[in-house]
Amino acid sequence: MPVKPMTIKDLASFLKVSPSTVSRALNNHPDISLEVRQRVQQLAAELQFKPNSFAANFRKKQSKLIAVVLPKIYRSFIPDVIEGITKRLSADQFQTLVLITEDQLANEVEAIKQCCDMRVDGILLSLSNQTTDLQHLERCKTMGIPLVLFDNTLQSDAFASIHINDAAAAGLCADLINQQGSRRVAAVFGPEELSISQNRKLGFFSNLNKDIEVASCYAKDAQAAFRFADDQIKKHQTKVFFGISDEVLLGIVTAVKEHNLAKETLVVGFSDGLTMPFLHRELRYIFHDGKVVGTHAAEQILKSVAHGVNFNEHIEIPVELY
Amino acid sequence: MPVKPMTIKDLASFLKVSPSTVSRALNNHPDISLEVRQRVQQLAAELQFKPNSFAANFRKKQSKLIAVVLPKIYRSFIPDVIEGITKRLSADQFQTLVLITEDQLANEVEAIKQCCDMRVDGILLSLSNQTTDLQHLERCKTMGIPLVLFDNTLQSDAFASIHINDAAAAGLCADLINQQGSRRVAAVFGPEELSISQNRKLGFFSNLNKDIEVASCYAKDAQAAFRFADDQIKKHQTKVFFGISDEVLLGIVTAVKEHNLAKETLVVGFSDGLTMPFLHRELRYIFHDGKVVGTHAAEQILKSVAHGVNFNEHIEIPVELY
DNA sequence: ATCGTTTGCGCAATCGTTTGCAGTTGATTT
DNA sequence: AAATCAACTGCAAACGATTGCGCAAACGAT
Repeated sequence: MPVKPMTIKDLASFLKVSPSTVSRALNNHPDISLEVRQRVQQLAAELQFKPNSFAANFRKKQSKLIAVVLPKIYRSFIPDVIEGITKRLSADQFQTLVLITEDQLANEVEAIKQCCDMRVDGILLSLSNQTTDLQHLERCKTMGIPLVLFDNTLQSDAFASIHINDAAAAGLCADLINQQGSRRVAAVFGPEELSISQNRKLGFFSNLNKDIEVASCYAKDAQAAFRFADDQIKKHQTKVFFGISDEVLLGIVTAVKEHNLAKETLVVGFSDGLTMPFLHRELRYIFHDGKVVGTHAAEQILKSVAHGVNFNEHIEIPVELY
Repeated sequence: MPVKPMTIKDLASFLKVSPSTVSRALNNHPDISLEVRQRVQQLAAELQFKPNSFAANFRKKQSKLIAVVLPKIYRSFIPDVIEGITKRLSADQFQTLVLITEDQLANEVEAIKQCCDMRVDGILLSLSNQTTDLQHLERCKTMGIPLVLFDNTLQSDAFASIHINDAAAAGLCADLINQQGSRRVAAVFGPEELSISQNRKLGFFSNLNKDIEVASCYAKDAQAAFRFADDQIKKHQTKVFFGISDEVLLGIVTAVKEHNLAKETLVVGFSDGLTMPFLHRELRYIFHDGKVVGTHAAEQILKSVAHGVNFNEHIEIPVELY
């Protein structure tokens, strides 16, 4: 039998002050004398009293909720992103809502609508790979809900975006390959429609020596990457591989190992630094640190929420090759 | 410049009816004639109008929020659990809040407190491995917030719990090992304090032939499991391994492969069926399906929320050996 | 024509906190 | 001593949707 919860009024009548005083005291309003403030706060602490957040939210028109909308909780990177976000947000007493779009534009549209309807204070969005424009985000603007794009984004002058310096990072990989001296490389990229893939591909090719022969493919899982790598090894004895994600690196490394070429092969790519470097100690990789990306994203949305505006900065987090 | 949002009153005065009628119409209250109901709903749809959820929540004392409190977003299993939960919850217009405890009891206590303070409608909790009793959940009971334990739980007659039939599943693994005929097995279990580990260990040993020699250890990451497995192979030429999670299976399989014993070794354990079976095609595993666990957990909390009570059922989801 | 019943809608209170404004007190200034 | 001022505190009106209750019209039965 749940007991009817205490209210500010109860506290007020017990302390022989008015509800407004209690409210202000709890919010550390300077109008209230230190003495009263402490008396109120102490009793509140003793009774574990917390003002009804429904009423407070209603009155203050804020939910203390940030929504994270993303295609899928992939095995690598995304878990860390979420952890980074929740950790940073909770430091400012914000809570994290997770909505998953399964890479369907329709779900993304619906998710954004939901966020607006429930009046979250801000939105962190990683686009589905079906998304080609941002018009479904108009509603956020008209409702004044700040939004920050992260990871998979589209350039926009209306919203901020956060990701690592993908092009530069991929460039570092290319540099390493140049330096290694082989005349042939096999590269596995991601879906063309993803901004991330594009940037990495661009950065990769812009740095790669033009006289290196490149076989490339697109794959999104280990299986596909494995088949490609296996094929390349058989046909061309390829000894240098580039992989855009942990998923495809897994396929590549597996193929390399099956051919017993681990020692003599260079595999380089983007990894979250957990499974893959363990699996293949020789792996060279760009450490794609989800926690950092998540933290920055949270930081940015908090800034926007605090100021009630969308800054349209495009932040590139520098990363290194390990 | 965000525009001031419409209210039920605006809609009402435009339609020349009272606010109460609009409210009832939008909620499909039978008191309102079909004709009026449709007129209201149609206009609302056209204007994309949705009643202010702050006010509605306040009045109805419900947040439409379910909190998921868990130690960490591990690479395997947990992502699927979250997806399962969000998907099932969103079907009933509930949203999912994620709070991470980092396996710290203090964080768990704080998280539960937050959930109560913000008046979520229900809580799904996977315990930290520091948690040995459930007294910090008292607050939920007194506030009437239903709570369901999942994955890592403690037996309790106050709350429901959801997990796979760990003991039986581990028993299946033992059966397989018996059948294989080897006289020696190396087993990697999880932390003793986790209910999951305990159950799996119990189930494993209760089915395993008593004349099989067992070397066992506790490990929580691939590195530690690798060292153990490597050592066992060197010392005893062990050809049968049991691993309690994807993390440790990774270590075991890596060791086995390094010794070139993939073909002649039996590795069996619990996996989410993604990375590990790809990495080691001969792997025999209990498919630890996060999506199913998540869905059941969501189902259960929804039931509790609907009835406003904690059912203290302890659900075991049956799984198979692949 | 009269008297219940239903059907459909509006009135007004309510949820609990916040906050603009006004009032009280005592201290300081003129 | 009157006036000014600062420092606190309380009053009461929001915020916007929901809902118990009451009332009128419409209906059917006697």
